[in-house]
Amino acid sequence: MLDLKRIRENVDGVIKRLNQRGEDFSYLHELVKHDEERREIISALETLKAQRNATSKSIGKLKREGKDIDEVMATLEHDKVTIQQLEKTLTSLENSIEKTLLMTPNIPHENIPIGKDEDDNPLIKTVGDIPKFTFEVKPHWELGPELNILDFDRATKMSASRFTVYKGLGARLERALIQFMMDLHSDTHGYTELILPYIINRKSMVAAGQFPKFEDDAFKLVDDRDLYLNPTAEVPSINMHRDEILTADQLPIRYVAFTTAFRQEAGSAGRDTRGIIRQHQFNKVELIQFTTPEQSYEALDCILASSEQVLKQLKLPYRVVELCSGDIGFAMAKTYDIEVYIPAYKTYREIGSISNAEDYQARRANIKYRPTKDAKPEFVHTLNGSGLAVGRTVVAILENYQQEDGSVKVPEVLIPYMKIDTIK
RNA sequence: GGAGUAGUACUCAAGCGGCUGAAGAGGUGCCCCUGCUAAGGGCAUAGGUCGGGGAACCGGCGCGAGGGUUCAAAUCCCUCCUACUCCGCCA
Repeated sequence: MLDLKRIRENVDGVIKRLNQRGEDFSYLHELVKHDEERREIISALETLKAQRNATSKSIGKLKREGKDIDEVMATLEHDKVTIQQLEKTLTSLENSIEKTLLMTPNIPHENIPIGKDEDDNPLIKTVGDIPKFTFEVKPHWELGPELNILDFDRATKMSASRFTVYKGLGARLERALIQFMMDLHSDTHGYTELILPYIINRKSMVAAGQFPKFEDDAFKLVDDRDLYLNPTAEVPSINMHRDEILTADQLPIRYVAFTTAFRQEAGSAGRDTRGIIRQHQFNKVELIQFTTPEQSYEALDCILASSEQVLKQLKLPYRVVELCSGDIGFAMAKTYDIEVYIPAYKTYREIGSISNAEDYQARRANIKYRPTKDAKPEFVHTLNGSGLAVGRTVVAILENYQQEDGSVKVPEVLIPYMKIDTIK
C-alpha cells in the first residue's frame, strides 16, 4: 500500500512514476480529493465529539446533584444525529480510499529500466556455458516418463491437468533438491528455517499484496472461513510479523521456508501445457528478509547472490535479468529474475524471482520497527526471493544433464542426497 | 463433534452504564538513602493511530474484532475470532 500522505503531497509525481508500469493512474487525483473531504469531515466530527464528551460527562454530575438535565439532553440529541450522518459519510469515503489504495501497485524504484514488457528487461549477466549436445536432446516430458520418474497421465487420473506424479528417483530428486537448498540457505547463508501453514486467511493474502487484485489465481477452500491454499511462501512468511513493532536489533530477519505452492494459473490457459514447467502445485524454497529501509537494497543483492549460489553449485547455466517497469510485480519496487537454460526450449526460463517491496507490504501488513529505543516506529522493508523453484530445477537438471542413452547424470552436490550418480 | 470458561495496558489483575482515558501489584526508567555483593524510600510509566498546529501542545479513536442500544459502554445486546478445561474421535 502506498503512503496516502506521499500521494497527497505529490500526486503528479506519484502518478508519473506509476505510469511507468504502462497503465494510467490518473485516478489518483480523485483519491486526493476524497482524502481532502475525509480530513474536513474528521475535523468537524472531532469537534462535535469533543463537545459531546464534555457535555455527557456533565450530565453525570448534574444527575448526581439532582439537577434538571432536559435542556442539555435536547442539544445532545441534535448533535447525535449530525454525528451519525457525518460518520456515515466518513466511513464510505474511507472505504473508497482504502479500496483504491489496495488496488494501486507499488511505485517502481527510480533507477529501474523503463519498458513495456519482458522484452525490455535488460540482461544483467550470464553465468555458465550452454551445454553442447552431440545428440538430439529430449524435453523433460519425454525423459521423465521414459525413466519412469514422472507420470503425467496418472496424475491427471487422480487429480486434474497440470498435476504430476513424481516417482522413484524423480521423487528422490525433488526431495534431494529441497534438502540441498534448505541446507545451503540455513547453514551457509544464515537464514532461519520455517515450516508454514499451507492454508492462508484473506487478511494475510491482502497484506502480502495478492488480494484483492489477484484473487482469481488463488485456490479458495469451500469453507465459510475464507481460507486459501498457499500461493507462495512469501505470503505466510511476510505475515509472520504482521501487526508487530520490531526492535532495531532484531533486524534484519532472514527466513528460509520450503512450501508447496498452489496456483490456478488463471491467465495462462494454453501456455506451457506440457511437462512440469507450469503446474497448479509445485514446491519452492523461498528466502524472506525484513530489513531497515537503509539496508534493503544491500539485502536484495544478498538474496540474489544466495539464489544464484544454488544454480552455481548445481552447475546449471543461467542468466539474470532485471525486470523493467512494465513487467515488475504488483507489490514490488525492483525485481531480478533468474532464468535457467532449458535445452528443450533452447532458451532461458524463469526459475526464481528476487524482489524488494520496500515498505509496500509492510504498510499493508503493518510491520514496523523502532530505529532507536524511544523513536517513533517506522515501516520495515520486506524482500523475498526464490531459492529456488524446485520443479523447474528438476526440469533444468533432467534436460541439461541428460546423456545420449537417455540417462541423467546427478549433479555432484546432489550425490550425497541422492546416494547415486546417475538416473537411469 | 458435544459441554463449559475466559479474552482489560510490557506482565498479572480490579472494575460490570457516568466520579475509570482505566484501581492495585510486578516489571522497567530516573532520583534519594545506604554502602558492599542485599535491601529501603520517592517519582514516572498507553502504546499506537488519525486530525489540527511551525512547534510546545490540543483533540478523536482505543479494555480480543466488528456491529447495535444509550445523551453516555470495558461495563447491556448480537455476530465473529482466539485461548483454555472436560468428553468423544484421530495422525
